Amino acid sequence: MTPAKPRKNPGDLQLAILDHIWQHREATVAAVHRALWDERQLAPTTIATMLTKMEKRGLVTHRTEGRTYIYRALVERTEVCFDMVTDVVDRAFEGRAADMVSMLLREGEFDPDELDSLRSLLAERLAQRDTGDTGAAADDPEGES
Amino acid sequence: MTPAKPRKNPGDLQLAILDHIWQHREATVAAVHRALWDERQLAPTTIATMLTKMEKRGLVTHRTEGRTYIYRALVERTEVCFDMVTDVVDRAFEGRAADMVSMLLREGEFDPDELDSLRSLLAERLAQRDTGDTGAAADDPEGES
DNA sequence: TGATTAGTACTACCTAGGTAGTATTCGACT
DNA sequence: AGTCGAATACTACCTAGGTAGTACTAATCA
Repeated sequence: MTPAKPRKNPGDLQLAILDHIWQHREATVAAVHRALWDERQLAPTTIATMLTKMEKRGLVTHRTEGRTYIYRALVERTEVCFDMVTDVVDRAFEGRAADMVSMLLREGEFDPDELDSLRSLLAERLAQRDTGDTGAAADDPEGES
Repeated sequence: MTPAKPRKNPGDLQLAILDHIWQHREATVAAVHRALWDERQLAPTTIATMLTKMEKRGLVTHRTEGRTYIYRALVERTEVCFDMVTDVVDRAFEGRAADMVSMLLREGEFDPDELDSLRSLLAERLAQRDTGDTGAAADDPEGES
């Protein structure tokens, strides 16, 4: 059969690199290398190679300053995180986000204050449901007419 | 550096195969092949090869009946799903399950009744928090004499 | 009994992430 | 100007998922 749909989600190292770039808006190979040194002792070329692959993949881009590449993300953190979550929801819960939240709520670890904020959030969703408000047009009070 | 920790999570095809086995408790290559035919037209050998790899990986095992292998899962669905979720929580949310639930609650799709049951679940967690009950010893009312 | 068929084994590729060595080049410093 | 170091390019492997062809074997059926 066909070569299986291209998995969009970045791997571990890619995520770690993106994480640094997201935090600093821009980063050089050397900077990423230094930043990741405590976690994993990688050769600088490993970072460079991976950044090249990530650029080919559309995750980052770069500009040149002298002969140094300065990388910048082309994807946003929330976007990538959401994609990863969506992927698991689709693959492990048949697309039912509620099922995943259920599992998390049942088996996950939560601080008391985290539970509180989740309650607020859920209350918001429930309020939207009860008023028929989707929240999508919240900044457009006079939508129709 | 070292060859990067072995990712435990099964791939797409592996999940699809496991799904069938979970549903039927046991399955032959032919059965899985037929079951997946509508979704993806794969050669029977593809299923067989993958099942062999999955067995090597400890996801399934088999017994022999005649010359036919009858596969059985060695991992449970909830276990695998939980691992997949945990993986994303760790990788994308620094281990904070609440952050992922927040994102889901904010951006996910939920049916009204799903929201209700989530509310109940959250209420349970909140109740446990307020009574100091972990839920682990719920069937042992007289815990500390 | 011989041919067909069903089933597994073996082998072979491809892709993508991950890891790193070697080569080349450009800029800076002495 | 010549050397040294930093930075990228190129190449090479390894692993794992995914996909499938070919070979071998055993059961069944005419």
